Formats: sequence, structure tokens, C-alpha cells
Amino acid sequence: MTVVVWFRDDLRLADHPALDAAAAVGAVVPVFVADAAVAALGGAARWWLREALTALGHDIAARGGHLNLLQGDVAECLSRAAAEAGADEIHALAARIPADRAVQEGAARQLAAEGVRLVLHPGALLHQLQAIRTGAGAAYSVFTPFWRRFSATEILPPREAPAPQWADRRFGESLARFSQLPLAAAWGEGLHETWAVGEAAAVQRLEAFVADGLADYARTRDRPDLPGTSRLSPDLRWGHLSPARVWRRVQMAIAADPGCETGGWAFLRQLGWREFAHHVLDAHPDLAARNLKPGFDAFPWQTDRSTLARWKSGETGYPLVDAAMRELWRTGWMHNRCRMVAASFLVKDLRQDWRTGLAWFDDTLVDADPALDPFGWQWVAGTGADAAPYFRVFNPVAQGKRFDPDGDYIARWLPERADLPRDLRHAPGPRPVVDHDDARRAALADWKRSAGRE
DNA sequence: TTTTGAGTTGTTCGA
DNA sequence: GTCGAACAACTCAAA
Repeated sequence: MTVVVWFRDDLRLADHPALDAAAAVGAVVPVFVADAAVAALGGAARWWLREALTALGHDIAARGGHLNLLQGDVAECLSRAAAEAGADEIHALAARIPADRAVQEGAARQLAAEGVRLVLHPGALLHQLQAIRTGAGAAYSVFTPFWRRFSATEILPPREAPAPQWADRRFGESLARFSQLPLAAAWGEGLHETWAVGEAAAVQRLEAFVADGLADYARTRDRPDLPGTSRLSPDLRWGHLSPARVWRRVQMAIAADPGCETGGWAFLRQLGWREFAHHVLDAHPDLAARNLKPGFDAFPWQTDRSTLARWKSGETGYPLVDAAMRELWRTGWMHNRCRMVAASFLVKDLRQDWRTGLAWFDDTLVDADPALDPFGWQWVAGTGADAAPYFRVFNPVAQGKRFDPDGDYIARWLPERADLPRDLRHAPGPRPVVDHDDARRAALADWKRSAGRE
């Protein structure tokens, strides 16, 4: 008996409930479907996905199976996969975002009519959305009470699962001919330099972080000049690591070493934020498109294209912003502190619509995430549910001096400033795109007007 | 039902 | 130089 396992953004073999469940039934035929949503991914995300599928394909081939790549409508591709595999069951992880959930529900109906069962398993999130609710049964919209409930809810231990038997059925396209996932040419260079992609690389990153970064995480996580963060965001985005595995690994480190208690919980809290963003998206499926506070719907956003271009290319004249934007372009990743500063600069100093910033991040981040990114942008813009107060405007110079005290981060990404004395590296350039003090005052006036509006 | 306490990440100003 | 207050009310979540 054979069973199909449908991979999507859960590109791993370990701690994969759908794979484990399928393996208990029969020999596994794995498939990945490039549908319209995959075709719409940003460039950096497509680069990562291509690398990740290659890695997963190797991992499966090494165990005697073959990852089949199909292109087109999900229901049609899965129907074909079931027919080719001679299977009447397809297992997959339940989607973590509403759009994918709708695709799964539609596919499940269509497949059922053909006598094929689509079986969905939790595992993409630490807890199912319904499991973390307020006393009144509603979704949380404020983080702190959410976190109180969340961190007190037990993460289940991993189930023992026998190694799957893989069936070597071949009916998909080869990765090389996968036209919707083109190789990113010159752009891919910086990405290649920066990242090792796939489950094995992700496990290495996790272990390295637990060994070297966890104990000091609370202190160093805000420092873009230091290797203080885990850099696990793309691994969680693409599911090379299950969030439960990361959670358990950090819990284990805390139990083994009291010195990891503070840093460990600071990190787990970040996993809590990841989860919280999914709750907010679930309550507001149009989070990426609409202001949660409708008072901002009439906001007078600036639309000057050349200003936007200077932000994208890292030529605003504010060193921390420019370094961050160049790190993003070169590596497909940006330090969390810099994401806040760069986003705040676009939204508050340049007063450009947060959705234009979101679109750029979506196109350039290897960890571009449909739940976390719109959540983060609405938080910075002050248009979200549990957003930053509108008068919180990041000062890019002050942030630079505080979190990159020696200007090492500036020197790394802005070589033209590397020769400056350290105390001058954060000074604005000669012709900054705006004057921060003026821009701040203008932003406060505009935000005050919209924040009070219903 | 009403009340109460609390709320990721910051900056500036004036004492 | 350092420190606390102001920034602005508002909504959420739980008692």
C-alpha cells in the first residue's frame, strides 16, 4: 500500500506528523506542488525554495525514494499524484495561514469526490489556533496575555515514529525544468555565500545557536554587529525545523544549564511572537492588505518613487538604514533590530505606505513570511491591533550608536564608511533624503490625526 | 456587568 | 550628565 505525502512549507523529514502518520499506513510517495501561490513568491524566497527542494530531494533519494515536483492547480496535481502512486490517502500538515487553508479545503473536497482522502495534521505551529483563546473564547489580540496563556500551555513531547518506507515512484518534473523556480542569476551569489539550505544545515544552525548564542541571547539579540541571533527565521519559514523541535531543544538547554534560563526564555518568547502573528492573521485574513485600524485608510502617504528607490538601494544617507538595506539585498536577511529601524524610517520619516515596504521585504527576504511580515509592518506603522504607539519614532542615528556602538555593522555593509573614525560612522551623510527631526515632527502630526480617527 | 490593571522593541525635553 | 515625565488615550483581558 502506498500513501502520498504533500510537502509545502514543511520541508523536513524529522518531527513531521503528516509523514509519520503516512509512514504508519504504507510506503510514502512524496510530492511538492508549485501552484499559483508558489509562482507569486518573491525572488529571494524562490531562490531559497529551490535550494530547499534540492536538499529535500537528496535526503529522500538517499533513503530510496523520489520527491515528485508537480506544477499547476493543487487539487489537480494531488489527484494525479494519488493516481500515479496508486494511493487513496494524501497526508499533509494543516496550513498555518488562511489562504493556504482555503486551498487545502478546496482540494480536500475535490479529492473526496474522487475517493481520495486528504488528511491534515497539526504541526506547523506549536499549538493549534483554537487551543490558545481568551476566557471568553476569542482570539487574543494583545501579546502579553496571549504569552501568559501560551507559555503555560504544555508542548507535547515528540511521538516515536518508525523511519518511513519510501516508494520510488517517478512522475513529476525535474527540478531543473521547474520553470516557476528560476535560478536567480547574479543576485543568487550573495545568497549562496551566506546560506547553507536544508534540514541538515538548519539542525546545525540550531545546535550552534544553542551552544554559542543562547546564554547571552537576551543581551546580544539586539546587536546587529554581533552574531547574537539564531538566524533560524528561514528554517522556520520553510519548515526545515518544526517549531516544536526548536522549543523542546531550547527547553532542554535551559534544564541542563541554569545560565541559559534568561536567554532561553527570551528566545522562546520570540517563538511566541511568531505564533501570535498567526493568531492575528487568522482573525484578520486581509492583514497584508488592509489597516487593522481603519482610521489610517485615508492616510496621506507619500508616493515619491525616487525616495522609495533610495530606501530600497540603501542610499538614504542614514548609515544604519543604509547598511541594513544593503545587508538585505546582499544576503536576503536583515537583523531584527534593523528591520524595525529600516521599516520605521520608510513609514515615519519617508511617510511611505507600509505596504510598499512589505512588498520589498517580501521580494528580498529569504524568510519572507505571509504571517510575520504583514504583522510586523502594521506593528511599526501603528496601524495594527497591538501596535507601537504612534509617537514611537525610531531615531536611526541614536539606534545606531546604541546597538552598534563601534560602528562595526556600518563598516561591514558600507565600505565607504569603514575608514571613518568609529565615533563618526553613524553621523548622517552629507545629503540625507530627509532631515530626521523635521520628518519626525511631520509624522507625529499626521499620525496624531489618523490615530484618533475611527 | 463593571471595574481594574496593564500594555515588545523609543525619543525628547526640561529639571 | 542623568533622570523622570510626557507623548494620548484606548482597548483588551480577567477578576
